[in-house]
Amino acid sequence: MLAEISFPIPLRKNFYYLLPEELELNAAPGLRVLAPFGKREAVGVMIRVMPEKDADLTGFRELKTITRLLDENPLFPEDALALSAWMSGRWGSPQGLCLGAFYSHAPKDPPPAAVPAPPPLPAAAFDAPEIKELLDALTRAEAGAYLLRLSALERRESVYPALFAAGLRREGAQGLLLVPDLSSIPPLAAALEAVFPGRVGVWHARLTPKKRAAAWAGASGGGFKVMIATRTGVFLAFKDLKLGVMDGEHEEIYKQEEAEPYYHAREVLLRRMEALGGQAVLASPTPSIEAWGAAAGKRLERFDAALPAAVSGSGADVRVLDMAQYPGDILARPLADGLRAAVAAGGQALVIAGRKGYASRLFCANCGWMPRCADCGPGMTLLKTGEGGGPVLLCRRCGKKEARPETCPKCAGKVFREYGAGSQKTQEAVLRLLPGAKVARFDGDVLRGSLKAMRSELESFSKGEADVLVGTRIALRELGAPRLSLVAFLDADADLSSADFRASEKAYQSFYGAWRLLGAKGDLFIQTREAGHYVFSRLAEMDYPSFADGELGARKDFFYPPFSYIVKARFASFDQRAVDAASADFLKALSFLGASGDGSEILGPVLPPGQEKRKFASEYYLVKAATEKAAMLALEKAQALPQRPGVKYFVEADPYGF
DNA sequence: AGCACGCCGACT
DNA sequence: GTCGGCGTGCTC
Repeated sequence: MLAEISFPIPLRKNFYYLLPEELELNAAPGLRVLAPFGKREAVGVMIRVMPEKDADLTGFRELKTITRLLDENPLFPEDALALSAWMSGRWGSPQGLCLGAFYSHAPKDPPPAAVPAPPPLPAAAFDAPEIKELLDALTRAEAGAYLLRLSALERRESVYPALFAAGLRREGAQGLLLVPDLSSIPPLAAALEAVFPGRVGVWHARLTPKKRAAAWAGASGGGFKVMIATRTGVFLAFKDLKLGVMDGEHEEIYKQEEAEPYYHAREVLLRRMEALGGQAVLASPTPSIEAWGAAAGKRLERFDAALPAAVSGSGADVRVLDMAQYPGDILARPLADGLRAAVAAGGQALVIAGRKGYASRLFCANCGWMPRCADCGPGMTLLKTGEGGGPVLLCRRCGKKEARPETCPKCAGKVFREYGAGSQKTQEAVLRLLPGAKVARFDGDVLRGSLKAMRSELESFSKGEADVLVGTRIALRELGAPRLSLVAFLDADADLSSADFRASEKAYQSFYGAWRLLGAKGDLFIQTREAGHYVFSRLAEMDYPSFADGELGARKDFFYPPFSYIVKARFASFDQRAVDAASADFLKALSFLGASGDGSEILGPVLPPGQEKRKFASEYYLVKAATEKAAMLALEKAQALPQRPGVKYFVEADPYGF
C-alpha cells in the first residue's frame, strides 16, 4: 500500500510513500508520520492510504518508505484534513502549511493515552441577566452560531464566564476563548478561574516550551475546561470542544496575512465549531460588518446585551472638531480648554496622535498644496531633524528624502503651516498647555526602546500618577485608567482617506471603543479635516447598530463583503509592458467570472496615485466574487498564472491591509 | 521550509 | 591556500 503525505512546506503538492506491511493496520488519515524527505527526516500528516495502482507514479525514480507513525489515534476528533483543505482553498496557502497550523504545536512523541486530568471541581454558577436569552440558547441547543453585541458598558469579565458556565454543563465538554491581544488574558483568565477553578489554560505565541507542552496536553487531554488563547489557539486540538467564543470579533488581528498560512480566525472558528457540531459565539461591542451581515442573513443568531436601564442613555459627550477652523493648531481651542478643565478637575486624559515622533504634514497656507513623493505618490511627512539638522520631507513608502521647499510650487506662496503632529511633538504641546501636569507617552518608539520603559509609562498612567497619556492607537488597547475623563483623536483622517472599503467601519469602531472606555461620562474629542464625512455625522448618536445597518446597506449597494468575496491580485515590475501582459493573462484566466452570470465582477486596474511618473509600475485588481466557491476558483486561477520574468505577483484572498 | 551544491571575497 | 556569503534547485 501507498500513503499520501502532506508536509508543512510551501509547496502545493503531496508526496507518496510506501507503507510497510506492519504499519498498514494502524495507518489512517490524520496521523502524523516520520518519513525520509530529501536528505533529512520530516514530520508530515497522512492524507490517505491507497493501493499502489491508484497513484500516478509516472516519472518517479524511487518510492521511499515511511519510517514510523507518530500517533496511534488522530489528534483531532474533527476532520482536520477537510478543514485544512478548505482553508487552503479559501486563502490560498498550500494545504501542508494549513495542516501545519493544526499539527505543528503537538509534541513529537505521541501524547500519553490517559492524560492525568485534575479532579473535576464543581463549576460555579455564574449569572449574567443581561444576556439571559443567549445563555438559554447555549443551554438548550447542542449546535449553533451566535453573535453577541455587547452593550457600551458591558464587562467581558462578567459575560464570558456565564457563557461557558451555560455552554459547558456536560462533564468533559471544553471551551475555547479567543482574544485579540495578550493584555486581555490575565483579567479574563482570573474571571474564568472563579467558575472553573484550576481548569483554565492559557495559550499564546510567547509561551515557554514547557508551558506550551503543558497547555497542549491540557487541551488535547481534556484536563482544561476552558482555554483562553490568542489567534493561533483556533488550531489547538481538544478532546471535546463544545463552545468557541471569540472576544472582540471585529479586530483585524484575527486575520493572519503577514505569514503563511493565511487565514481568518473568525471563519476558521465558525467552520470548526460547525464541523464539531458545537457552538460558536462572536462577541463584540462593535461587530464587524461581515458578522452583522451574517446575523441579518440568519447565518448567525444575534443577541444584544441589554443595558441596565439606569445607565442607558448616558455616556461621554462627543465633539467633532473641524480643523479647517483651527489651521496649524495641534490642539484645537475647544480641546485645549477641555484638557485644562479635565486635568483641573482631577481627571485623566488620553491623547491619540496620528503618528509617532515629530512627524507632521506640511501644507501651503495660501492654496493648501501638500508635498507628495515624486517617485511613488503618497504625501510626505515632515521630520524635524534631517542630517544637517534642518527639517526634511520623508516619503514613508519609499524612504525618499528631500529638503523642505522654500516656496509653494503651485502658488509661489512662502508661508507654510504644519498639519497633524506625532506623539513626541504632541507631548511637548500638551506640556506647554499644562505646565504643571505629568504627561506620559506610549508609542512605537517607547515600545521598541525597552519593554521596561513602555511598562513604566503606561503603568504610571494606569495607576493614576500621570494626568495625560500621549500615544498612538496602540495605547487604546493596552490601557487602564482609573480617572479617565477625556479621550482625543488628534488626526482622525488618516484612516478615512484610504482606498479600504472598511475604512469607515474601522474609524467608527475605534471612536466607539474610546467612547466606551470613557464609561458613563466624559468627553471624546475628534479632530478632522473631513468633518463632512458621514462617519462623523453618525457619531453623535453613538448608536452602533444603526451605524452598522447603514454600513451593511452600503456594502450591499457596492457589492462588498459580506455580499461578495474579495480576491486581490497585484502585479508589479520595472517594465510597464510586462505588467500589461500579466494583467492580460489575469483577465483571460478569470474570464469565467463574467460568464457565470451571478454578478461577480472584476474591479480595476487600480493604479497608485502618481503612477505615470514612476519607474516602477504596479497595479491591482479586485475580484468581487458572488460566492465563496467562485472566489476560491478565482484565487486558484490567479495563483496558477504563468510567471512572467521581472514581474512580481501578489495574490491575496479577503485582504485587510490596503 | 530545510538542506545541499556552487561559485566568488577576506582571513587563520 | 581555506571559511563563508547567499543564489538556485530539489524534496515522493
